[in-house]
Amino acid sequence: VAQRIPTATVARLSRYLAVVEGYLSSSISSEDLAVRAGSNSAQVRKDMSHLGAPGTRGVGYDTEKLVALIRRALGLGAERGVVIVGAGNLGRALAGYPGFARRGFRICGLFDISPGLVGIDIAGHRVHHLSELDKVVTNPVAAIGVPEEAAQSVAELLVAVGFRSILNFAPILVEVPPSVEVRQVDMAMELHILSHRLGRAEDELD
Amino acid sequence: VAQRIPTATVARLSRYLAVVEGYLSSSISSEDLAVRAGSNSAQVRKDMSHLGAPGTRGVGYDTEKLVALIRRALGLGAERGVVIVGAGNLGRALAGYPGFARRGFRICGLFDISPGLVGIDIAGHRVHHLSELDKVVTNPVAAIGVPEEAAQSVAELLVAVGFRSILNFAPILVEVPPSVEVRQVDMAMELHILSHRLGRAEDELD
DNA sequence: CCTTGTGAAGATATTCACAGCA
DNA sequence: TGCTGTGAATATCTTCACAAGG
Repeated sequence: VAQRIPTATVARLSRYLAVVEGYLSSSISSEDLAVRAGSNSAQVRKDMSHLGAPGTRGVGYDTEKLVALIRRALGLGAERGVVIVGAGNLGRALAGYPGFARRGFRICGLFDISPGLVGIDIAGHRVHHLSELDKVVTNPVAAIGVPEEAAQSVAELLVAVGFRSILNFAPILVEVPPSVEVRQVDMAMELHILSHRLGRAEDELD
Repeated sequence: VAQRIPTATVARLSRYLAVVEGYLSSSISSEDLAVRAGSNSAQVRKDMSHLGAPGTRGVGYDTEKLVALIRRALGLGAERGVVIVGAGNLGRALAGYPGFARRGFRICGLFDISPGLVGIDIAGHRVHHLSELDKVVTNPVAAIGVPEEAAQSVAELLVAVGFRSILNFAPILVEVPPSVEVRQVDMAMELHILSHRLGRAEDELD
């Protein structure tokens, strides 16, 4: 009975997947999974109920089935392609991310416009010129790792050639049609949140 | 009446700050701010009420006061230091992030252990050996940009020398005492969320 | 008028607590 | 007995709608 899965659950599924794939036994209890994923058992069970995962009372969840179910819920039928735009430090860091394959992704394109970068190899992938972006075939997710000034035009190009999912690391809000999903990863925002809490701790005077 | 500010609000304050600092007029309406920050006016007004920001009916919020209030709420009294551990691609990308100063942060240390990296300059900052981590003085936030295998021990070192706020880019859950705040930035998780939505869109058959 | 400030309503998310099944 | 599955209780977050103020 796989219905709509709450986004909060989807975010946790990602972590569950990593835990379960690295788990040795053939079944795992909600408590065990929770501890390893930094959650709690009630939460895990609720999430599993959204997944429609079949647990065995007194035992736990079958790890193999769980992996398959989570992968399916995460849209990782076979493997999901990732295109990286920008071959500077950020693009390299992304391309060099070791967990791609393990977590269900495959780099299917690395693009830049700088003549000094096009043609070189990074982490085993040739950098192509951005003008060849439309050659990408599967239905991939794109990661934008270019400087702020270029991010909006890169986003527009991505949309123009058919991308519907964009992960933006540039610290600006890119505008895209509503049919395109964008997720923003903003280091400054994360730092601000931490700083806010530090500030509250420093006060101690509520 | 500055009480506890909801975390969801804090996250948005970060974006509001960027908008308001780049705003030319001396006051800004909730609607205007909302559009620029990718939110909506009701949300903005609720957030402002948590901030205790004094708006003027018929006009909007005084931009100058707003900047000061948001900065204070984000714990950016003067400037908040950031220490970056790891001088590989990720660390370089972090160090090269152009918006640091503009968004209230200052790099106050860049560390690694690799002999090939210690001593070189990155984005105008000398890389120091990790053993000198305890020389850092202010009350900074630390960003972990080292490979997965090293992340846990770096986190422990950070805690040992007194850090209480950590932004972890390594794709593992680091364990720290409850008094230390950790935020996790996990690219795989973001990709999973996007992939999940793509999967649902691909189905069309609910 | 235009826009704030906010109580109330609605939507989401988390936690509790316990019945039910291997 | 041990652990799942889940309704009910709670907490958190967002949106609505409108009174009140410049």
